[in-house]
Amino acid sequence: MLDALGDATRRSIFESLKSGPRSVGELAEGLPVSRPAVSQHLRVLKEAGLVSDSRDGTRRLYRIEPDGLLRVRDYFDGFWSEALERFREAARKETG
Amino acid sequence: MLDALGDATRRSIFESLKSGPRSVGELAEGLPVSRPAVSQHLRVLKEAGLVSDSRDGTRRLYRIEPDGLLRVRDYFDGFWSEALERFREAARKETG
DNA sequence: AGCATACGTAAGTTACTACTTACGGTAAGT
DNA sequence: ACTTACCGTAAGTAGTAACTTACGTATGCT
Repeated sequence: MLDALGDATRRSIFESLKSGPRSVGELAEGLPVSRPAVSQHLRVLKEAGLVSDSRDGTRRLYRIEPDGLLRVRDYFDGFWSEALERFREAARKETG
Repeated sequence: MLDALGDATRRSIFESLKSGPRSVGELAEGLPVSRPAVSQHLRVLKEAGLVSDSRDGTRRLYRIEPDGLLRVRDYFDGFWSEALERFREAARKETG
């Protein structure tokens, strides 16, 4: 899941979808890579559960999958909770 | 920053640090890679601002950098806020 | 001073992955 | 039915990055 967001181009695509559903062509327009490349990135994002797609005539709309995004957020929230706790422990030991 | 967490081995290291500071050798013990490999990963994490280090005799302790972790969490929090808003908009249009 | 421990760095190799072009397939328009 | 638009997939390539071994360095102990 984080592997999918480890690529800069894929993050750009993902961020573009933040403002709403987009077609593959639209996504490819704002990027310095070819349309097939965008398709491949979208597949990775889809397999990671971060986006979903639906037909719209000849086009194909991609949108952010809320469940996937929530899972990522929860992952880091858990990290944050635990790390913050350790951080406070350390601070408490220092100050006495 | 997310590039740094895009690697599975690096995520393992980062997760190991969740429970507190660890030396390079300790981190390498629980991983299927060599100790120098761990050092290289730690450098990437450090340059990303996700960990910090300090001397401890001949050893070197690495710990999670709260600021970096907070930045990652905020990034996804912003994503979540905006995506959730779009999601509600879409739901409102559907249901009427 | 000499040795051991713990670690970072350099150099080189291998594997992966992001990319391109070419092709095939589906839906809408005329 | 033919054409056009839009997209996914296949195949091949180039660049990168993760890894190993070998080596150099700093700290602590005797």
